[in-house]
Amino acid sequence: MQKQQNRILAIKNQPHTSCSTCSIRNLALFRGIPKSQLEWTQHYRKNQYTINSGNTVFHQGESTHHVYTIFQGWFVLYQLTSTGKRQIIRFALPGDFIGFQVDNQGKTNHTAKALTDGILCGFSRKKLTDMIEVEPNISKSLIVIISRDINLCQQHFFGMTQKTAIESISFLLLELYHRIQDKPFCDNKFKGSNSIPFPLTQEDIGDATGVTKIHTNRILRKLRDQKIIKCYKKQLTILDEEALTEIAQFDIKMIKNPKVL
Amino acid sequence: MQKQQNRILAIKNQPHTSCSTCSIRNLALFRGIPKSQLEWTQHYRKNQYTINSGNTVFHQGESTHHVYTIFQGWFVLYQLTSTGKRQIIRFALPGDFIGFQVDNQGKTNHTAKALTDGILCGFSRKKLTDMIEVEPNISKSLIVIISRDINLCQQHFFGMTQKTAIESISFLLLELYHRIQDKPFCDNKFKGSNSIPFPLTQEDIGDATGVTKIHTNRILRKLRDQKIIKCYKKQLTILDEEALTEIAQFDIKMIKNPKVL
DNA sequence: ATTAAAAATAAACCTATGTTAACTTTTATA
DNA sequence: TATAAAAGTTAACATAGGTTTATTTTTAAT
Repeated sequence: MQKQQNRILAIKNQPHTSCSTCSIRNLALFRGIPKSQLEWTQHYRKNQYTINSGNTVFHQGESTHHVYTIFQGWFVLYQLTSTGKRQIIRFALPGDFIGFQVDNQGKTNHTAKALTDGILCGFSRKKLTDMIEVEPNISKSLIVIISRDINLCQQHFFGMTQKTAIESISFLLLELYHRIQDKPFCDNKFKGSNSIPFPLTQEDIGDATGVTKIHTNRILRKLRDQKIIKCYKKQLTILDEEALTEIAQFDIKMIKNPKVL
Repeated sequence: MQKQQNRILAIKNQPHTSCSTCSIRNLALFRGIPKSQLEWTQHYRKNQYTINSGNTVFHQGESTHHVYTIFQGWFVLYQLTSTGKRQIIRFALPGDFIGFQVDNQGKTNHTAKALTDGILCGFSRKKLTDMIEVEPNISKSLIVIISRDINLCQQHFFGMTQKTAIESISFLLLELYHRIQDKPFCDNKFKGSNSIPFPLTQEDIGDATGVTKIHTNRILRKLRDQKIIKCYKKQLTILDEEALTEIAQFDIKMIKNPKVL
């Protein structure tokens, strides 16, 4: 992790990576755009930004005129309750689209914070609307992306009411494992292994699953004692995927891009 | 309620209502379509269907080739757990769009059931895709609709982890009240009153909020004893909206159509 | 009008998870 | 390398809401 800088969002003037050679493009908004048109669509991309771990992309209640595709890094989206508790809505990874969801006044209902150093590709919301007018592939891509998010939200919602703490936590671990392992943005040293980089604290896991950090600790210890996972030094290893999948009632179908169109 | 018929989904050959004179059009998919083009878009509508209370539109795990706009009636969307419990994802009302959400194999992850007699406008998924190709207004409408659903899902998710049973249940009651009261499809006898038609059982409320029906009963009695609501004979009356809003931490912004585009 | 099924109500008891309050280990920074 | 802050760990105790079982009321069907 780099030395913490106090800029909330630093503009990186150069060199910008190019959409046409982007390693994660087919995970993201420009998936399905013919190569011949990428130069044109790239003009809609406003800028690339770097952000340091711990800094905030946008705050709950803000009017946002930008939306972002994550190029690099882990981000967390959350709401704060009136009593100061934090509900994590989801973790966002490379290829994910953030900042799009707002209320009927155009204000975000959540905060987005970098959990690691990261890079974001920014678009103005206005230009996104323009693109939808002229490029149906963008509409389709956007519809698929937010449909995936709604499926994930439903799964977590489902977990919350129907699952015990150990089941919810296991589900989250497997979900993140499958969203990262073997993806183009996954560090080579993890490729083909049963490990992923894992910057979450136990409190993060708890806030995402609706469990206190104390109880999260009990659960993780149990999973560790049973030799199902190993989790330390910002790295998660799945030792017994079958057992974890069973506990979590995890089904990979539920987290992949849905075939809505 | 009509006499129960055993047809799962009855095709109503005539007379079909027309999109151009539809009373709920601006709540639904064809919102924002210029009147001049409605005759054209209407050709994409496959059929109108009637359905009787208790019957199922589609089942969890089915491949669905149709999506529907609700023209009339209450519907419930739910998933069943391996242990036979039911998690209600949401209640769908006139103007709402159902059947669109599927997994990566094109199968629904939930069941849709009519809670009252109803009427559905059907579209083939294939034709919906065609419409997106040629009519950006359809894309925009769809994006707004599913964004509204994702906001609602997040609110329920939030409620589930951060709220007590009385808070979640109060939220649900207010949400439904505000989605119905004074809307074009709301029966005239309720217009301007503090009541709405309410076909849900206590078990439905419980399955939507993750509370057992026993505890739901305790909570509703408490709200009744405190003269905050009245709920019987398929009718809900909000006696003290201010108190209920306070308990629910309800904010109408969260359930209105978001300004995503 | 009668009957059967579904929904609502109630009480007693139980448990998963929350709360509080230490203490220990790891990580970041001076 | 020392120091402070953050994260993880543990134990004792508290409670919201679940479970079970039964009874009453309402609704639907004959």
